[in-house]
Amino acid sequence: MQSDDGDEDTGHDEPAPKGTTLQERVYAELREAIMLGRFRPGEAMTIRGLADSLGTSMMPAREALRRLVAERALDLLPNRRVTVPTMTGEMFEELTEARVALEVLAARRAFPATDPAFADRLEAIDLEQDAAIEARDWALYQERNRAFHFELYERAPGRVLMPMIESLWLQIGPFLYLTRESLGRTYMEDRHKEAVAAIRSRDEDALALAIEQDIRDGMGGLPALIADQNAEGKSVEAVG
Amino acid sequence: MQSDDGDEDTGHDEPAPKGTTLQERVYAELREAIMLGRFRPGEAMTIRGLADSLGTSMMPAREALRRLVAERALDLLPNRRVTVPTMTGEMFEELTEARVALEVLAARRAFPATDPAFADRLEAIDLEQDAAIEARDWALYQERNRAFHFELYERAPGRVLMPMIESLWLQIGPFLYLTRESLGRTYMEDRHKEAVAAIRSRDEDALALAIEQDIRDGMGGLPALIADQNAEGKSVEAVG
DNA sequence: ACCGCATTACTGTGATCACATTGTGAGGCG
DNA sequence: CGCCTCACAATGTGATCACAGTAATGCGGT
Repeated sequence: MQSDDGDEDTGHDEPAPKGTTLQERVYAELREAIMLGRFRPGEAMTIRGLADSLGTSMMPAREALRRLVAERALDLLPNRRVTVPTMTGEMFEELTEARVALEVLAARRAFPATDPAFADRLEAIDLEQDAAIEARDWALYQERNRAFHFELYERAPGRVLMPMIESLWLQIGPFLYLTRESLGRTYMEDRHKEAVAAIRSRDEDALALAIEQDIRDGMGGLPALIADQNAEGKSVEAVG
Repeated sequence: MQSDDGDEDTGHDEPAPKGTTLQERVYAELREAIMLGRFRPGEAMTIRGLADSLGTSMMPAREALRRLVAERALDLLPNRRVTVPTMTGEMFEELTEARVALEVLAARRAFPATDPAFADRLEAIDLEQDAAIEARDWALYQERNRAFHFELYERAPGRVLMPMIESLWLQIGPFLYLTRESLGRTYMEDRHKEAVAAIRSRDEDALALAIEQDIRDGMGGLPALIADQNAEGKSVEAVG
């Protein structure tokens, strides 16, 4: 598990650290895992442990962790310990409001750059999302949902809004895995179709409304699940 | 610890790294300098240079720089070079919209936690700001303006909105120094008084409107100044 | 058997070194 | 005289080591 022979990493399929730094690969991998809910909230992450599990030295793991802390994806306890944030109902509500404020703004800014062709592409993504629901493929469903939103927001140029929105999604990520069982009952795809229709009919306000309601619908059921998880997890991680 | 004479840094007066890490001191110092506009946009910052100027090793400087990059306070060029961001009119407009969206939301969330006593404190800050204008003390003026806003926003609990707002202020910081000469013509203190009045009359919408207009007023004149600075700076930093 | 304390293992922080890449300058060739 | 090329300096990245604080553990005392 050591990097003695150069750029080959053990057990993975990344071809080469060419053009990208090792730290960035670690960061990307961690970021993905966090967004997919691979880590349990409250779980502690150590520099050496992460470095070992990825076959690198401490340095890349260290910088990746600190970067994710700076982006609020991970929590830095006063003990200098880095953990996956534990979500509370209030924080989730705050994240929802922030998402609405920023993503509605991003959608409005993207609106002038949309056209029928783009609406088609968005619709295609939404159809794939519907298919993911049919197939009960939760990971694909999340991925396509993310693609739908970001494809829209990226339509507007600028490097201010997108990083902040990504940070919000990153903060929500660790708790999104709680929605796995409730996949069937989701009805937010309606909002996506409303958004596409709004683009086609050149109605910016309707687009903004669709995005806002999509966010609120999707986030609405989470606090209860968080309460559940906190209640059931109390016996397990009460040690911390 | 062998930087000639131990843990003393050269030329500064920080007493001791007690309770706080060295990296955090470097970060705080850099952050303050950026907010105060001590660095010229486009200026490159090297790890070793920063480390030397602060009398530390590369490591704290390195992590502080990367953290500020993660917070969008500094720019990471594809050359892996860290520079003070160069602002464009479009980006400034984007920052303004993001500020309005987030800070209005923060003000609304803070509103229920406000009372007459808090309004008095806010008014006191605003009076100090007025005094700073009279005294032509630009630095104090900026500091009191920041205090006014953050005092209000911090009234609401939560750890989501504040870091994002701070990041926005950090991104604006490097260009705020352009407003030094135009201090006398500012009229945004009216908005602050409107905000205080809105709190006293328990009018949340009026508070939100006052904050929004305060932001727009304060940011409105900047793009022209940015254009000026770009035009005059072209002969100097055209080398980049 | 339980509680208090000292020892041990572990973690983050800071420093130093080695290397690859990039930027810069001088010198040679057309 | 201008452009290209090569060498040198500087920078970021990654690795390793040393130290300090903290949590976990084992031991002895009551």
